[in-house]
Amino acid sequence: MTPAETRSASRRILSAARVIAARAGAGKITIDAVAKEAGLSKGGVLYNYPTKKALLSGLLDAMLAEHRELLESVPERHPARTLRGHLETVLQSQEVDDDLSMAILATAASDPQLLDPLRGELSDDIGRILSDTQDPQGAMVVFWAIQGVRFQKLLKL
Amino acid sequence: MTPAETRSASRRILSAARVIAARAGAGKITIDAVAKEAGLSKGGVLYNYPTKKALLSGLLDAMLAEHRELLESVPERHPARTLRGHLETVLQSQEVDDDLSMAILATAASDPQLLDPLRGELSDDIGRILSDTQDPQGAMVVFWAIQGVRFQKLLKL
DNA sequence: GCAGATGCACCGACCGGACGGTACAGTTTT
DNA sequence: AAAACTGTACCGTCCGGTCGGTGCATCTGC
Repeated sequence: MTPAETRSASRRILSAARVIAARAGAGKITIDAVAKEAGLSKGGVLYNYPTKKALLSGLLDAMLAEHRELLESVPERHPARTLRGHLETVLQSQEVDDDLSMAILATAASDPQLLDPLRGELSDDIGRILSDTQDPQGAMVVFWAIQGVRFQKLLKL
Repeated sequence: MTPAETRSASRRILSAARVIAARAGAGKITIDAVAKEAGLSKGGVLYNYPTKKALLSGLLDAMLAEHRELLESVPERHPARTLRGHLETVLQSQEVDDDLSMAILATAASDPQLLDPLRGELSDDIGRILSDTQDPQGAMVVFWAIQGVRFQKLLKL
């Protein structure tokens, strides 16, 4: 493998899927397209992710992991820590966040059930946010507003 | 035409598309499925909407029209009228609103460009909201929160 | 007043391409 | 030698779109 291909193939595949979603829209994620973008063959993609569902759910998993990591980078003792983390990811308009939305879209369109991990993650976050704050209503409004901004960005408004 | 078929075919087609999206997900909107649900043939659907893009954009148009109508049903002199309208549509969890989200999803997945009318509508609404209020920041947070709730409902969280 | 022409709304068989997935023999990497 | 691919060929299905009709209401000419 050349240096550029050092990262494991499965990671390259996932990031290829993200590139395609960002460039051409969520509906254009096909195994062939991903293979081409990732610089390997269709067989290679299917070797790593035996089905397209597996690929999409892998994509979602990876992004949730990244997102979690970002949340954890907020200082331990920060008040309203989780909420703050959400706010920062969306404000900084990070790559992670944009692509995450796209992945959600792609997943939801093909099979809504694949979103289950996201649902779990989200309700955990809400629980954490509520236990962080003394103003639950206010916190929820802010949280929803953050989701709203994500939504807008997702649809490029 | 029998009484049940009194409504014009094109309306029946659009509502069939909504039913399918709500029942099976945005990705399941196919011309065949719509035809079957609407009680006519594929040819009949394509007679009314010559392409699938036309169908989706017709769907979005119709829903935006309904949404606009709901907004206008808020009393003329209500302060923060537009914002109030948005709030009510989402809180009442109206059929219109749920399906609208689904239509957006379907459209975005197939061809993001079809969302242009929505973008226009949305920026008009924002303009109206800002001119209604003396607290622009507060209004925007509320507006975003409303969009956030829509997003959550769309993904069934 | 009625045969034939016209046009609208719709039917449904069919076509072609895209796509997910399989199979498998060969090649490179570890 | 095993693991991790490559490359090619292929299959079955789905789906958007086409196309030659068909029933039917309305108009036209005689």
